[in-house]
Amino acid sequence: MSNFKNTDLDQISQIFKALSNPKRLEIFVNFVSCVPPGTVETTTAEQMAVCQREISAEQDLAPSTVSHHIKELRIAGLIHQERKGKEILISVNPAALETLNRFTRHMGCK
Amino acid sequence: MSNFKNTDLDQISQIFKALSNPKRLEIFVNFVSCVPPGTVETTTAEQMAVCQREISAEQDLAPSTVSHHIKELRIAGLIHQERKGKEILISVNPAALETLNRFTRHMGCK
DNA sequence: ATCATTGTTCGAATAGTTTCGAATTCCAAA
DNA sequence: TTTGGAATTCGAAACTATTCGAACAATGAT
Repeated sequence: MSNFKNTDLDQISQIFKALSNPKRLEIFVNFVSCVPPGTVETTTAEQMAVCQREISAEQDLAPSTVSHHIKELRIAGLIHQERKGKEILISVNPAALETLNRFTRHMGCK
Repeated sequence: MSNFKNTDLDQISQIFKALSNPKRLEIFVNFVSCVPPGTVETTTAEQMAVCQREISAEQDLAPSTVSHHIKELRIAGLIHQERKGKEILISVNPAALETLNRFTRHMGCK
């Protein structure tokens, strides 16, 4: 018997699905590592501007594919996107990280 | 730039893939919650015997489907299976939980 | 106004997932 | 040793994901 409701598990499995693709996981990890440790809540999108063309080159993926992966991360609630001029600024959603943390802590094993 | 090697990310994304299906996630969470908190390392498979027929009934899935999901969890390294008579005993792999924990902690956000 | 840059959307090809039922294997008990 | 319960494997159907290139949209610079 678990402490989780089905809606919780559905949300968590959505997060896991978003991170289940190695390319997408790497993209996300790179977003997170743009942020100084412990400051996700206060870091603005402008402070972590990322050019999708660069990701495209680094990951060896077509721009349209990168766009697709980033959309998946957004749909799962892991990131937020906002336009700033030509570029799209991305910020990590602290609530999603907190959900991940809660789940992992609940899995115990300290 | 992240602290993770590509092999780490591949392993982590495999774990996430295994947990990205709501039914499979629920099956795994139920395995974990069979174990008294903080004792995954010392709990034996015998202490957490689970009948797949029961899971099949609870989750409203065909036995063959449950078998498939459990195999996916095993391939991702999340659980271990061993035969004991007619039944298959399952134990949670502490190393996989530790990998999850390390990743989540690395994602920071307190 | 046109252009170059940046990112999105669309349609299509290919590959992988989920699920089932039927057939099969594995083991213990009769 | 045959039976019966438990789990796996197989083949098939329906669905979902990954990736691309081409066409499109939005923006700032020329």
